[in-house]
Amino acid sequence: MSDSINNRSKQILEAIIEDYISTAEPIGSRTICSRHGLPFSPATIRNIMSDLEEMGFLASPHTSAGRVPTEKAYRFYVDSLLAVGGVDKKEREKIRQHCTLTGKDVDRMFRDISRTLSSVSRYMGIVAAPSFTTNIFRHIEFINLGSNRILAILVSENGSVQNKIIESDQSFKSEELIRMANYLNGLLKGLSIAQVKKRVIIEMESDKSDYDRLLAGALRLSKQTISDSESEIFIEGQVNIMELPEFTDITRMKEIFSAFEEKGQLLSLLDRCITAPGVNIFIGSESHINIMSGMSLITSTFLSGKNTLGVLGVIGPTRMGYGKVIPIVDYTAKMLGKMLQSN
Amino acid sequence: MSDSINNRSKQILEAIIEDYISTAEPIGSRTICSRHGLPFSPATIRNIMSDLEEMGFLASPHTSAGRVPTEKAYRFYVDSLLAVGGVDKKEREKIRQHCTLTGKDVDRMFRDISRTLSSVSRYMGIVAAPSFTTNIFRHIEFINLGSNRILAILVSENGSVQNKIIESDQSFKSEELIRMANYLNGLLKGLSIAQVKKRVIIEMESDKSDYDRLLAGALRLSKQTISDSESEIFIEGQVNIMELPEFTDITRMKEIFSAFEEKGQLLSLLDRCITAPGVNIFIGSESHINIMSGMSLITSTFLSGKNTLGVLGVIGPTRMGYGKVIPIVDYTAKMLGKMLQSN
DNA sequence: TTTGGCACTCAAAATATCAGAGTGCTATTT
DNA sequence: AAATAGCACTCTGATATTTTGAGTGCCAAA
Repeated sequence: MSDSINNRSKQILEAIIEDYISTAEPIGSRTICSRHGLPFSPATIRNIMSDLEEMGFLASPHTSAGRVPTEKAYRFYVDSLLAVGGVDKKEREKIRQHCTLTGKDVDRMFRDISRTLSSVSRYMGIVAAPSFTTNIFRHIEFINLGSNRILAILVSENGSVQNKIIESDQSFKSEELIRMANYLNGLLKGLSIAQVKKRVIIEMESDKSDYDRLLAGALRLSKQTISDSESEIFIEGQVNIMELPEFTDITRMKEIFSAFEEKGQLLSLLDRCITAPGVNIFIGSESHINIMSGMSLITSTFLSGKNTLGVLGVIGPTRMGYGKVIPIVDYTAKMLGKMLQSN
Repeated sequence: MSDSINNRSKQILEAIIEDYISTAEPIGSRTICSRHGLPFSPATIRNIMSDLEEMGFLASPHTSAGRVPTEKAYRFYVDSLLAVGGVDKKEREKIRQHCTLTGKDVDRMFRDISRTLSSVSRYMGIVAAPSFTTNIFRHIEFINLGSNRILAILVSENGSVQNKIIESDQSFKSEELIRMANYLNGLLKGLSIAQVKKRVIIEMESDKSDYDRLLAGALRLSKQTISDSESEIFIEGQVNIMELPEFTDITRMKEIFSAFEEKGQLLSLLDRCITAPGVNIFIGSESHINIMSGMSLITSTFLSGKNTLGVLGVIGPTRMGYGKVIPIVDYTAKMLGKMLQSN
């Protein structure tokens, strides 16, 4: 038996993976023989399976169960075997429908998209815009709430709005706040948030701010406004994964849900994705996050023009329907990008 | 045996309920006798339990299991038996800590509170601000996003911000948008959102708007901005209820989670609460929502000054620790109200 | 090299057994 | 008359046992 994977082995491996994806049950030689019209007898298939196991593509839960694909197998599958399909019409329609901003805010749209991803894929949808920093500053606004509290509203080029209530040690009149905002809007317009941060610091250190109380105040407020605020992750469709047979174990379930309530680990993973353009696939332990063992993540960055704005994707079991999900994620990211660009 | 509930029966009923709350297991006559120092023999207790069952306070899952409190029993318990305690110091501290607006937006605070409620009660926390309509208008602002899209930002008296992207059939210059906002701010300041709605309609029907393009446009935009947007419900700590023995059944679990993803039914229930001031308790089917069977909801409205702003509460199993949770909900609502008032 | 046959394995399902917690009833005590 | 001890009976949940069947590995034949 040759060490390289020959054509026949590939066929069989593919058959096993696909069967396992749809049934979640270990596949035996007979089953495979009957379900797919392969021209080999069960005995032959057994031999091949034995080889595949040796090569690390298959594993057997125990001696007399069928075999189950390993992570290596899935990896091989998505890299070499899988023919990624398109997204079918109904689903495209549905995705497009939810990629609209009219009548909602950006956050709401992200949540909608996440929900759509989950309902189309039947797994969990995820949308994150972790680094607000690449966003372009458009507008800042201060509103007096009384008792030294100021509501700061920060609008970025793509229409997303962040607001934050800040406590100021000195009080400003409403007109003063307007003038401060005007000043900042002139100063910062068109800069990325990252640049804004730098610029604010530079201005604060300049002489001007020593003389002008308002100017100094404005800079101080803007600094507080811009300071990192936790980025949101929208995870939707958690119920979907409760239906999967691999998660019947309630403690496992709980672990996963806890991790998703935390979001921290997930965020770091998504941050890694944001630097890699296009579609990314993490199979099981490839994500190096132990909570993700047994689960796969398919992501894609979405852009507004040339700026990477965030990451979206689908989380499911390792035996997920890659062929269907990959194009869904890809398509959704592109639609969302198109949407965001057109402001 | 008298038909009214005598003192002895009360004692025993209380003991059973409290035992069941902490163990979730049917209580037998012997258990109750040993665990609490009641001066009756098991046989006596059996007789009494039999009576209590007849009266509808207890039920037996089957002949040789112990007995379980019915909804009627819980209702009687919270109405007549329960001595509501206070909130202990650590928890008060924790709640107070999260009742702060500094550095976050109102939504974020609501989510924080919900999370706090869940972590303090060990059940699920819920916060909803269903009718934005009682809020007081403070400020509106339009920002041009290009290609006839306008970002509308609506700020209400308590500092909550709603933003919405609206599509306009005619395009406005940025200065025009500012003038429009100024006009509206003058016109609407201090009105409740409900009043704002009426006022806008009246103004639209007046002659003025026929002559002034901007004025008419402003009214049109404001109408779109104010149009009801889905109100958010923040439900946190869903993992907590996965730990409870009554929800080991995965299908039940799934039902509940689906219902909470939907939020619709829950919202209508909370809407009902908002009219009733103070603490409300719904035990099991009392909420008339079938998904809530086996679950109880404790809510309290929270106010900003005199205006009811929303509802918060805790969702748990019917056998929840009412004595602990009720004061928690009460205290949290009051703290939140205090917080919101002080702008 | 492929295939049919066969003994062997192992988990999951079905069945049987058992212990224990609980009840209801009756007779007895207070 | 109310409270209690005693006792037979019931039912579930836990544990042990058996059965079943899908699957493997290997050998010998095609």
